[in-house]
Amino acid sequence: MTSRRVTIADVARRAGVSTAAVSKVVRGAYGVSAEMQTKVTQAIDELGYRPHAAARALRGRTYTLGVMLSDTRNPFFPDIIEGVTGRLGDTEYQVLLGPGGIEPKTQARMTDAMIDRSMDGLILISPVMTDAELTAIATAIPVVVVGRHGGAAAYDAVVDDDVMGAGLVVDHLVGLGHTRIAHITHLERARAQGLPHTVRAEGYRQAMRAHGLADDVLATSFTEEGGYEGARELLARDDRPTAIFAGADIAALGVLRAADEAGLSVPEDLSVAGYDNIGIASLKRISLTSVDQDGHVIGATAAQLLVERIEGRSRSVTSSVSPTLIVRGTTGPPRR
Amino acid sequence: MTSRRVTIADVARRAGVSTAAVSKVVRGAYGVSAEMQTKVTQAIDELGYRPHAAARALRGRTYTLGVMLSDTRNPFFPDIIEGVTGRLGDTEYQVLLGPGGIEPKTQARMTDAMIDRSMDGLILISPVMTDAELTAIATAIPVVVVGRHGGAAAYDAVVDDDVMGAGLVVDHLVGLGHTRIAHITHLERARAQGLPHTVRAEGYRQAMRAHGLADDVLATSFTEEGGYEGARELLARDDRPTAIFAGADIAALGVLRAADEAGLSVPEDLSVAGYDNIGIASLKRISLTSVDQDGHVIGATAAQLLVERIEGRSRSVTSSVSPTLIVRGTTGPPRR
DNA sequence: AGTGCTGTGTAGAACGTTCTCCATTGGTAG
DNA sequence: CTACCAATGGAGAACGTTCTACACAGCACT
Repeated sequence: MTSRRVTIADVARRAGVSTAAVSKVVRGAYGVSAEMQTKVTQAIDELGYRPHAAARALRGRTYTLGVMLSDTRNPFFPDIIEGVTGRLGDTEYQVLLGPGGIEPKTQARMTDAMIDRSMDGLILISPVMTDAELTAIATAIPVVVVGRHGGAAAYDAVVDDDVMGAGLVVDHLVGLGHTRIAHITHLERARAQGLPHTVRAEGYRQAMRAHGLADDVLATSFTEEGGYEGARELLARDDRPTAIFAGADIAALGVLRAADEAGLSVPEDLSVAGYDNIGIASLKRISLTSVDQDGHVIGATAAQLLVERIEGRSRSVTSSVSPTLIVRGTTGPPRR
Repeated sequence: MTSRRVTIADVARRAGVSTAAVSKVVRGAYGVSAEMQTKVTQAIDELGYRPHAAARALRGRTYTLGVMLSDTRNPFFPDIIEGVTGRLGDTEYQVLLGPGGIEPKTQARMTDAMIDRSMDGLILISPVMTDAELTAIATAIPVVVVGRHGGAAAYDAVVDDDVMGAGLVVDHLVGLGHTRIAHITHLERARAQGLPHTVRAEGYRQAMRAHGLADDVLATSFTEEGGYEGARELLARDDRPTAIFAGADIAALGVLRAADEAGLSVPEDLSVAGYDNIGIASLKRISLTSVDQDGHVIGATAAQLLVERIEGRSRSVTSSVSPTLIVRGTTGPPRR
C-alpha cells in the first residue's frame, strides 16, 4: 500500500554515484561522461524513477503549464487544448487546465492557485479581468493571453483576426449578389474592450463600407434566443435583409429557427452565416456557413509563445491567426 | 519584476513568533492561543501571504485534486466539472483538469504526471485502461472513477444508472403506444467491459422484455453518421420501427436526418429519442427527447467520495446516479 | 517541596530536488 | 618537472513547508 516513492537517492545508490550526478543526467546538464550517462540511465530504468515535481518546484522548474479556462462550455476549447497539448507533446512540459469560472473573482482565485503550485507559465483563455490585473499576474509568471484583442507589454497574446473573419463573410455574401446584409452582435455590458464580438462588428462595418454598402447592426445576445429575436425583428422590416450574418454560430441557429417559422427557405429566401464553426454547424441537417478559427493553430501558437517566454524571450509578441470561411448550405444567391 | 514570494518566515518575523507557530495557525492545528491566532492572522493579511503548494507537497497535503478527462469533446464534461468545483467551492481544495487524450498511453502519462505533482486525489472520467492499471493507480493515490460500471475494491466509483435510463425511454415510448422500438448502439471494439453503451443496450433489452416486446438492436457507432446509417437501414425494412432509441444524442441527430430524407415527419411517422441530453437537444429547432444524466450530481458525488477517501475512509463505495427523461418534441404517439 | 499534568510555544530535522562551488584527475605547454 | 587548464564528479546548502519532540510555565495534587 505505502510503497515509498523511488527518489534520486535510490538511483544514486544503485548506480554507485552521487545524487548530484544523477540530477545532472536527468536534466541533461553539462559535464557528464558517456559512461556515467549509461550507468545512471540504466539505474533509472531499472527502478522506474520519475522526478518528483514538487521537490523540483522548490528549486527550479516544475515543467507544468497551466491553461485557465474561463467558460468550460465554450465550443472551441477542445480545439485550443488539442493545439496546446499537440505542440507540447514531444517536450517535457505537462499541461493542466484550471476551470476559472466566469467571475473575475473565481478566475483570480484560479490564477493564484496556479502560481502557488509554481507552474512555469500560464495560458489565459478569454480572461475576464482588467489589464492591470493581467499585468500583475504577468510580472509573477510568464503569461500568454488568448482571445483578447490589444495585448500589453508584459505578456504575449494570440488572437483570431476577427476583422478579417467578418470580412470573409461579407465578401462571400456580396459575391453571391447580396446587398442587404444585416449583422447580429452581442449587447455590450461589461467595460472590457477588445472583446471578439466588438471587433467582429467593426470588421463587418469596414467590409460593408469597402463594398459601398450600408451597414445594419442589431445588438441582441449570443444565444439561440438572441439570434431568434434579432432575426424576427430584421425579417419583419419592409425591406428585409436577404442575408444575416450572426456574430456567433449559436445565434445563427436562432436565426435559422426564425426563418423556419417565417416560412422562409434557406438559402433561397435568406442566407445565414455564423462565426466559430462549432461542431454541429457541420451536421448535414444544419450545414451552416461559418467562420472557422482554427483553434488548433491558436492553441499551438500560444504554447509556442509561452515556451519561448519561459526560456528567456522578454520582448512581447502578439500573434494574429487568420480564420477561414467554411461555405456550407445556408448561404446562396438571393432569389430575385 | 522579481518580487520575492512572501514566505512563512516573513510572516513569523512580522508577528514575532516562530515559523512553527505560523504553520499551526495556517493549518488550524491544535495548541494555539487566541492571542497567537490574531497576531499571526493579522501578519498574514498585512503581507498577503499564501502558502506555497510545492513546499507543502514535500511534507503533507497539497490540497489539489486532479480530474483526468479522457475526451475533452464529451458534451457533459462541463456539467461534471461544475459539479466537482461546486461541491469543493467552500473547501480549501483546488481542482485541476488533465487532458488525458483517448489513448491508454497518453492517459497513463497524465495520471503519472498528476501523481508526480503530488495531488491529493484523482477523479478519472471514463478512463480507458484495464482494471489492473486502475487498481495500480489507486494504491498510489485515492481514486474515484466516473463512468465505468463495475468498480473495484481499491477505488470508489460513480456511475449513471444506464439500465434505468434506457428503461425510462422504453417505458415512455410504450406508454405512447409504440411496440416496434429499435435501438442503435455503438459497435464494441475494445476489450473493456462495463462501458455505458453496452449497459444501455442491456437496459433496453430488459425493458422491452418486461413489456413483452421483441428487441431490435443495431450496432453502428455513436456519431452523426452512425445514427444516419443505422436509421437508413432500419427505415428500409418492411415493418419499419415506429420509434428509434439511439444510445447517444449525436447518433439521434443522424437518425433525424435520415427521417428527413426519407420524407418521414417526426414524431408523427417516427419517434426519436437519444441519451445524454447534450446542449443542442434543447434547441427548439431540434427539440430532442433525451435522457439527462445530471452531470452536476455525478461530479458533486465524485468530489464528495474523493474527499472522504482522502480523509480516511478505506471501505470502497460505488454510487449510482439516477437519470431523468426529458420529453421534448421528437417523441409522440405513433400514427395508426 | 515534589510530582505530574495541561496548555502553549519553539528547535530543528525532514521532504526530494537543483545548483554553486570545490576537489580530483589527466593532459599539455613551457 | 612544474604550472596550468579542461573535464568530470561530489559535498552540501538551499528551497518553504510540516511535524515530532521537547522546553517551559502554571496549576493542582499529594
